[in-house]
Amino acid sequence: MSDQSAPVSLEEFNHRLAEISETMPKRLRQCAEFVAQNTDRIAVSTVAELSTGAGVQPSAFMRFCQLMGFSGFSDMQKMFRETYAQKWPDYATRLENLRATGDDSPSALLAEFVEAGRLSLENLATTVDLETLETAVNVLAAAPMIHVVGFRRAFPVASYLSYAFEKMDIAAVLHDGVGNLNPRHAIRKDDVVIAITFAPYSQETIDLAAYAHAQGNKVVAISDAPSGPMRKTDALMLSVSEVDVGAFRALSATISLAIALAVSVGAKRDKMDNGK
Amino acid sequence: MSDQSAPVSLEEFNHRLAEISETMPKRLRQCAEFVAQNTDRIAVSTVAELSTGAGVQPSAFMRFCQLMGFSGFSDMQKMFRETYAQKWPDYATRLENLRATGDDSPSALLAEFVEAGRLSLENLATTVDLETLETAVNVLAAAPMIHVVGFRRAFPVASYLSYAFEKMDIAAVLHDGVGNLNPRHAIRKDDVVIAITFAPYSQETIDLAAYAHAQGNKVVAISDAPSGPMRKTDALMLSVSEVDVGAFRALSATISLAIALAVSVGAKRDKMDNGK
DNA sequence: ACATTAATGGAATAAATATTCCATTCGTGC
DNA sequence: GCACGAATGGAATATTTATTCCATTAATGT
Repeated sequence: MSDQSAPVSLEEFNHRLAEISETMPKRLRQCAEFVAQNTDRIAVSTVAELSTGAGVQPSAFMRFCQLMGFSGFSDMQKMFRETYAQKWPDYATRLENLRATGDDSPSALLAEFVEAGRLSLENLATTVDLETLETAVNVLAAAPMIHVVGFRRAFPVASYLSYAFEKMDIAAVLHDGVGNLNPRHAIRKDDVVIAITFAPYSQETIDLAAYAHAQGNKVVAISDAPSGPMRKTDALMLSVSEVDVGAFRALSATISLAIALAVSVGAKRDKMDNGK
Repeated sequence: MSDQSAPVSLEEFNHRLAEISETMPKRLRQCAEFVAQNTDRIAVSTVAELSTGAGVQPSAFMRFCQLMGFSGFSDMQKMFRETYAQKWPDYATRLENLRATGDDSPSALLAEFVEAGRLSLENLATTVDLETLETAVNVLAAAPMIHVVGFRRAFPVASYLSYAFEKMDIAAVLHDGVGNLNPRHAIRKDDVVIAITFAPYSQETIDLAAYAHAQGNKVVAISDAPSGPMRKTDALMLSVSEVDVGAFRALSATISLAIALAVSVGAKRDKMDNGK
């Protein structure tokens, strides 16, 4: 069975599908049509499900897979699962290789970070939860004061947010932990907290968010997993997954999201001010 | 096993995960962490894949599923497969969608920043002066102490550099201007200063760099134009041009350069330590 | 209308995968 | 240091799912 040309990408798959579906016998064409209409289900369905969906026998569906150039259904499904799970390069081992070959030159490292940043940004564009983002903007635009908190590697993001707010004349304070003063009582009614934290989640950030939540304040969270410890604070969760290079990440996606959030809040406030 | 409360939505799932992951024994917590970080893979993976990903035995992963309230892995996976919707058209079309939502809607702004970030990164890769970068790494690797300074929008970069150095056990201090103490006398013989500043260049940063230069200390500068005021300090000048969105920029390129610099210094030091 | 080839359905088989069970280890309180 | 229960690893088993095979049916050309 000629699998000399098994498609390796969605484009190739679609191309091939269009190409051969013309010349197919009845049942196989049913498969083609159903698949064209339900491409996204392939990754998470069984042959049985798909074949009944297409109104054919499992064996017919198998033949269809083979006509498409795959060795069988599993082979075809593998392609879809891989493209879905968009597997990120494993930079940890890639770095090892660089090191092994002696090429951990600054330029090689820079190239890795640039590439990682590019991937993270692309990923951000396709996975961000627009609804939550919009809600967060509205909530922040209505807040009399915004409190920003983030430590360790989240601190650059927190400080950039503060800078942006300050530049747009928006009342915001950065809880930076200087002098361990923890001015949590500065959080007053209707104020909103933006908490930024990544695994391993820093306790101070979680504590502040929890405190705010307990006081009845809204919390916007920027984190790397939708089910981190912030979940318990009922936060508006904006999750960004960033590609790591070894033990570090370039923060490109996180900072982009943060600045877009800040500028959106600024724009929203302008609109509100002009409106009245 | 009590599946009296099997989550039926991602929301519920995340909530439950955050709730119980605290009180879990070691292996099960590994599962929880891995799942939190890779929620999207559940729908398209097998127990074997996920459990090795989490570094546990399949049986441990099964127990995790049951703790989450499902009768087993298949049950849990079913939930994810049902709520699965293909969310990955390619980057270009997705960006179009984001943009199409209206001018200063959060998503349109996000799209701008993402695109700006990508352009900046691309630009960085082709314009950075590798020779200077290499020299800067050597100089920094040899420094007994590294002083980092950067204010306003350069501050996030400065703080991230400090974080990276600290994580790699490299002696570094962040001159953050707290209390206006300006501990310039902390800069001792052979120490190196990393000064980060963008137009309009902040005076404090320039002053510190000039002071260090006058004392005979080397200066590494990260800036947005090769001919800025840092020129006068004979600094090793790493210039990055970042694409602006309105009055803001995403800092992707600058941060990538900075982290690559820091990690390179770390790698270099490791090599030197092993060498002797 | 017949012979020949292609297409199909369905059940049998093979392979992959989930799940359970139990022996062993680890941690904890006495 | 011992006894107890909880947690864990790993292999044995059950279940699901893919795949093959072949008898049957439909299509095609002469």
